[in-house]
Parts: sequence; C-alpha cells; structure tokens
Amino acid sequence: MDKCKRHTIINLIGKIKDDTNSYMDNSAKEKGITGILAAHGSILGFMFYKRIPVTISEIVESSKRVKSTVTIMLKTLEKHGYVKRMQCSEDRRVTYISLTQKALDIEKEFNEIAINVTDVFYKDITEEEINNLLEILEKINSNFK
Amino acid sequence: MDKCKRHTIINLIGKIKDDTNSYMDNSAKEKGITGILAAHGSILGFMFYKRIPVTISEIVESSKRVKSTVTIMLKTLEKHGYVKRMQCSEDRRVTYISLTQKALDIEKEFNEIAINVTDVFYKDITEEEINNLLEILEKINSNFK
DNA sequence: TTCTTTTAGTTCGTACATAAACTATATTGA
DNA sequence: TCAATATAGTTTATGTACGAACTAAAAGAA
Repeated sequence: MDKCKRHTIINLIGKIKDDTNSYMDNSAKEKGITGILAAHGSILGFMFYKRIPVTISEIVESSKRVKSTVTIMLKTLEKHGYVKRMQCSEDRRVTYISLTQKALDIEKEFNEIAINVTDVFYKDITEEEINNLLEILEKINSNFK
Repeated sequence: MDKCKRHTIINLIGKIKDDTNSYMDNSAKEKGITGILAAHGSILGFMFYKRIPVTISEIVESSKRVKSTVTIMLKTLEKHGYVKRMQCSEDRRVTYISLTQKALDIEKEFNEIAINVTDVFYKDITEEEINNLLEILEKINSNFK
C-alpha cells in the first residue's frame, strides 16, 4: 500500500477544484463580467436552467450550500444587479428570486465559460479515462455517505 | 461527447474535497481537538515534519496559500495555543514559528485523523483504480498549468 | 553614504462558508 | 381554538481565502 500516492490524490483533488474555480473567475474577469465568482455558478446555472422565479429554498437545495451561505451569496448577486427579490403573496415566509436583464445579458458568456473550463479540464483525456474517472469518483463520493 | 458526465466529474471533485475536509474536522472534534480545522493540516503537517522552528515564508510556500491567509491562520493557531512566535535576531523582518507542547500533544491524534480519512476515502477502491486515478488527475492538473 | 529596490510580514476590504440563534409565518394536532 | 411544531429566511460569530496597500528592515546600487 502506497501512502504517498493516496495523499497525493487527495491533495490533487483539492488543487484541481481550486484551479477550476480560479480559471472560471479569471475567464469572467476577461469577459468583463464583474461581481460574479465561480461560486455563483451553481445559483446562476440553476436559474438559467429553470427560467422562472425560484424560491431561496430551491436554490439552497440545488446549490448544496447551507441557507446562511445562500443568503449572503444572494445579497452579493443582488448588490451587483444580477437577481431581484419578490415576496410570495400566498406564503409570506417565501421569497422568490428572479434573474434581471443584466443576468440574462451575460448568459451567453456564462455558458462559454463553462464550456471553456471543460475544454481545459479534459484536454488529452480520453473517453475511456473519463468513464474510469467518473466510476471511481462516484465510489469515493459514496464512501463519505 | 457526454457533457453531463464531464460536469458531474467536476462537481464530484469539488464535493469530495469538501467531504474530505468535513470528515477531518469532525474527527478532530470527536478526539476533543478544538480550534483546528482541516485547513490547518497543511501548516501543522509541515511543522511536524520539520520539527524545528520555521519561517512564515516557508509556511507560505509549503501551504500553497498566499501570505495574508497564512498570517490569519497563524493568528488562529496562536490564539488556540498550538504555535508560538519568535523574532529572528539576525534579520528582524523574519519571524520564526514553533510548535507548542499542546501541538506536540495532539501529534498522534493528528496523524490518526490523516490515516482514518484515507481509510474512508479509499474504501473498496482497488490498487489498480488508485493508479488510474492518480494518472488521470495528474494530467488534469497539468492542464491548468 | 544615501537612494532604490527587494523581502518579510501585517492590515484592510470583500466574499465564501458554516453553525447556532433568531424572527416571522404557516401547519398540525389536541 | 390554540398551543406546539415545522418551515423560510436572516443575523451573528468565527474562520478561510484572496488581492492590494502598507510598514519595516535588509540588500543593492550610485
């Protein structure tokens, strides 16, 4: 059993995650998109997909972040003008979040960034390697359940 | 080309990193180790390895974090009594960081946590899969250079 | 020697991330 | 009906993380 390999893999996974996020942050900056970080991708991606106002709880669920984190991220997105709020009239505890025109204006660039990072990530990786990788990562992921 | 698989892998990598860190944080808590998070592992691991006072610059380099982040992390470690500072007499810009007895007291548990997280991570993963995984991750990592 | 540049480290501002405590509203059940 | 409970979301406290601006000291250059 090679302890070194095992630790290298764990470190690499952390590093690749950071590199992926940095790459997206830099791409956004290059495209002149300000106030948005890779972390917001999970929120915007979900909303671009849904295309209708969604509740904060739905965002919490899809983003895999706790609700206090989502509260802060929505504040940032609102501050930079990408989303707006609307109180639900039936259930006054509920807040709907919808995309602004500014958000819709960057949808194309947003998708391009996602494509570009994928191109970099999978450069020289074969289809077979992708299948292997996915299978192994799914197993590791289930080990933490 | 399967876009879905490609995105799933990227998401899984992020998730596995978070799970690994959470697992270590929880293990530390269970062992009664307080004030220390997985993030400090890179600092403490380096210092347990060196076993002599090291400069902050050396920690910055080994931890792969920027120096302002290291400054804050050392403050946290110092606040909780795991490290202490010593000014260098030859070069007064330099600060040496050394481990306290409290840090040495948790060295065994610290190493156990690293072993335990590895056991969970690699449960039901074969040696061949580990080799495959390492090879593919190395390639992906180099794609971001 | 004195001016300039480099190095070591901190501080500041901003944002993500979490847990725990909290507010307000809605639902459930006796 | 009304008390207990659940749900939606915010606030607070703490910490990681980064870049940029900063201070102090050392090294290099004139």
